[in-house]
Parts: sequence; structure tokens; C-alpha cells
Amino acid sequence: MPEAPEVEAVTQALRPLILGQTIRECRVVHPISVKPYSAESLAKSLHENRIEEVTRMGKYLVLRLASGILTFHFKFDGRILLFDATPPGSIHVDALLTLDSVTLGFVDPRHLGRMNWHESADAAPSLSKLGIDIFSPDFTGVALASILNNSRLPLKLALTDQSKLAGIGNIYSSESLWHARLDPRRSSNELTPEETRRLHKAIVSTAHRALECCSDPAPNFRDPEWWFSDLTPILRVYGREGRRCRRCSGSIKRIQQGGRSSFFCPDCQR
DNA sequence: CCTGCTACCTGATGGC
DNA sequence: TGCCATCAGGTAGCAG
Repeated sequence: MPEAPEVEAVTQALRPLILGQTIRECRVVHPISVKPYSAESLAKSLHENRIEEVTRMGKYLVLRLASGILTFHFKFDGRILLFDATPPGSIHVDALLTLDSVTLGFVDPRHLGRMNWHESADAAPSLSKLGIDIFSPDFTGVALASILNNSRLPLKLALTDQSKLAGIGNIYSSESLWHARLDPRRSSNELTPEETRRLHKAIVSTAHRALECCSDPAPNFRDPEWWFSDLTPILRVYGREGRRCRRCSGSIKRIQQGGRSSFFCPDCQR
């Protein structure tokens, strides 16, 4: 489900609630959630390990521990919930971390999300392969130009390639391209410098707008129902197939790219 | 190296 | 109502 703005909002909201606490116990309810590693090795790595930093890399939530790092990837439906004690049996929980003052639950009924321990970020294959983070100061217009000039992929696929650019997913790629008035099918290495600058501005502004939206109201990890339910106020094209373009009144189209849906307005995105 | 395709999972939704 | 197909804010692994 979440892209970088959502994970950033989670990171910021979660930080004061768990920073400095020690993991007293790790209980894995569904071992699939810690694959490809074992529940035993995870519990061993986490036992009496202190949380020293709560941060984010791309779409990953990363807890830097006194020893190693703990990463969370939410894929489509993963979530974090906090409990005072043992969660009620009615709630699906994949893994539980008992901290000093709170219990953190990793929840993903669909079982695509993962919680993994690694010795370091460099030692984690998934993290070490990430490209420039969209919230990083390193993500400049020049950096985007370099990424795009070296790819013949359609814009949509280049933007969502985490090894090139970390943090953009299916929704914000469509949104950014709409704001930049660019057709998602355009070849990445054929943009003019002006178009590249436009796209860079669109990505940055879309991501910051989304972060603001995701941070207010603040994430509520105590409410099992809460998880960024209402994004629609900021969405301009995503999910609006057949409806009128909010800029030019054209008809929004949906196409398949890389097996996923892209939404765009053929009239004003060129 | 780059690109394209499939598998991994489950639940919600819509058409017949 | 039941059943089937499709879709979902994603990534890893593999083939060419």
C-alpha cells in the first residue's frame, strides 16, 4: 500500500513512540512474514536489542538497533499497530515486538509484507539496491536528468524502478506525470531539459503534498481501522478512468504498463 | 547490464 | 446466492 510519503509519515509519527526502547521479546505468529529468514533467527537477533534510530529508506521503514537493523516493507496491505498488551484475538497479527512501554504489531493478512533483520543496510540486498530517495537533497533536477537519460523505459516504468529512484509507486507516478503534463508512455531518454525540470518539480511537490496529507491527521497506530484511508482529496488522476480531467476536461484513460495500471489524460499529457 | 514476465498472497468487487 | 474473473499504493527471481 504505502509509497515513500506514507512510510515517511509513519516513520515520523512512530519515532517518539518507540525510540530508545529495548525489544524484550519477538513473537512471530505467521513465519511467512519474516521470510526468507526463520522466526528463531529473527527472535535471537532482536532479543534485548535497543532501538537507536527510526528512519526510512525508499518504501522501507528501518529501525537501527544497537546491533543491526530491522526493516519493514508493507507491500500492498502491511501495517503497524501498537497495543498496551496482547492484542485481541479478533485482530490478525503476523508478528509482535514487546518493547518497554508498548507492543508493536506487524500486520499483513495478505502476507506479502516482510519484517527482516540485517547486520547493516549495506548487507541488506533490498536496501543496498535502492536508488536516490525522492525526499533526499541529492534528488535534484540534474540527478533526475541523469536517471532518465540513461533509460529507454517509458517514464512510468523508470519512475517506479526503485533501483533508479526510491519511493515512488503506482499512485504517485501517475500523479507526478499528470502534474508535469507528460505522457507516461514517453521514452525516458527523449525528454527535453525543460520537460525534465518540470517532472522533477512535479515529483517533489507531489511527494511533499502527500506527506502533509498523510501527517494530518497524524497516524494513529492504536486504531486497527486507521491506515491512510482517505487519499482521494489530493489525487488528480489516479483511479479516475473515464472521468473528466481536472485541468482540461479531457477523458482520463487507464492503460497497462509493466502489468500495472497507469492513469493519464491523453489531451493534456504529451 | 538491461528489460520483461511471473510468482508470491488474500480479500473485495462486479458481472453473469 | 454462487461462481468466476479482475484488481490491488510491490518486489524478487529468473530468462532472454
